[in-house]
Amino acid sequence: MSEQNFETLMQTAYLQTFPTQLDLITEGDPADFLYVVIEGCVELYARSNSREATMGMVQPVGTFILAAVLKDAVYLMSARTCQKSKILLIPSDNVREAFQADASFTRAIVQELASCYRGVVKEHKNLKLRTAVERLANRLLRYHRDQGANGSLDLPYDKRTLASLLGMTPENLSRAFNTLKPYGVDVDGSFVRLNDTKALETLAKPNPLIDGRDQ
Amino acid sequence: MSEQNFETLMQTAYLQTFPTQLDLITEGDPADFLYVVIEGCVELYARSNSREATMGMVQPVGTFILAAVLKDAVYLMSARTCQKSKILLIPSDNVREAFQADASFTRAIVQELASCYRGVVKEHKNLKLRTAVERLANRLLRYHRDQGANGSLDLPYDKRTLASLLGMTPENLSRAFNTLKPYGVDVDGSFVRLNDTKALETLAKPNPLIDGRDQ
DNA sequence: CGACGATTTGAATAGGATCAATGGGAGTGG
DNA sequence: CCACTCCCATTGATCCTATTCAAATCGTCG
Repeated sequence: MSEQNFETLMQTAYLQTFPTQLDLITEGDPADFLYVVIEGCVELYARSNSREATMGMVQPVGTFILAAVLKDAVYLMSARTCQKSKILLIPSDNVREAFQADASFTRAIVQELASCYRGVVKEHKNLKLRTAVERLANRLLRYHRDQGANGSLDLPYDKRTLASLLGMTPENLSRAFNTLKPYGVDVDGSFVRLNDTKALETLAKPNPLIDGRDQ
Repeated sequence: MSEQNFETLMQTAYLQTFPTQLDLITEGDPADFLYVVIEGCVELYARSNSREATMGMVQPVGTFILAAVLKDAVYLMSARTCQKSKILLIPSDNVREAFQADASFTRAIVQELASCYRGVVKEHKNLKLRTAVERLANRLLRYHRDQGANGSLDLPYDKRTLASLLGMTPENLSRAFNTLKPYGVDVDGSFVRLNDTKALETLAKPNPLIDGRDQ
């Protein structure tokens, strides 16, 4: 977008640092701000009845609840930091203003929104088409790839969060790791060694239309 | 959008009628067209390993695979008609062109995309936060509301499709209907009578952030 | 060292899936 | 108009996956 429009927009924004485990937004509230994660990590989650589920994780540089802002609607998800995080808050009104005023910004927003959409669709396919063990296996392969594919990886979140993200209980995640041991998966805390990626891939059957970085 | 831009765009489009159960697109293919359902009904589904899952249903007037078109990427879902359907096909290039050229069109597209996004998020919450019986109960209440809330409703698709949409097997759907019988749910083919919506709502605990028409 | 939370393990249960078999229309052809 | 066939839906039985509840273990931080 134009330098000038960018400056105007940024003057309305707040850059804040939040401690870990702080609630940023609650589902059902009106979308007052667009959030951009600059540093740290944010967990998107949802509640219903008395259950809670992690919907996704946002890492730098990523936005969340863009759709609610554009539609001037209420948030569908809650969000909380899962690390000390630096976050940019842009008032919704100003986002929509810039959206009207600057065609380049519009295009960028649409690309981001389309990417978010495809991300959720992939997550939904993941959940509907795979068992818990398959989801874990594919997730490990993804982290492995994203961290350089050197035979080991670090789990980016604690196991409780990872379990919820994968749609299972912590107990079940623990058992899923045991199930994967014969496929060369050795776990030590948050450090995971993949001793037989071939075997793991045979089990996981990764699919670029679910696990792909983008496209 | 402007009358003129609309005419230009429509001149590139094809309006076609397809028979039922015809495959329109296949996941993984490049997004050559944007699809708009004018009449009939289209099922979005996905495959992986040897499993298949219904991802959503599109009814008039609705679009599908908008995100793939805007990103010039491959389809993440397949689509097939589930009735004889009249469908508008607009070449992706022309959609993107109009998207650049006409600000009103851009806004409309963004609203549609944001709505689709929120739709998938709701579906995802539905699946992660509810049991199969709860999903069925809430779906029945939704159809009931959308069809006038007069104590009965018609299932809009066959039960096999409904089951897949709700993330269960046909057998399990059949049993879920039996589970709901004590809550006043009487099924006769595709006709369903709700004799005790209060009781059904107590069980279903509908949530506007999952089942809401929009917002 | 002690306490707390996170993780793991075990046992029992529940929810759903699978396999097999039966019933029930809708459509077809005689 | 009726018999036949096919596919969908239902039911039963069993198996498997995943959740729940309980307890033990591990690690980390004061």
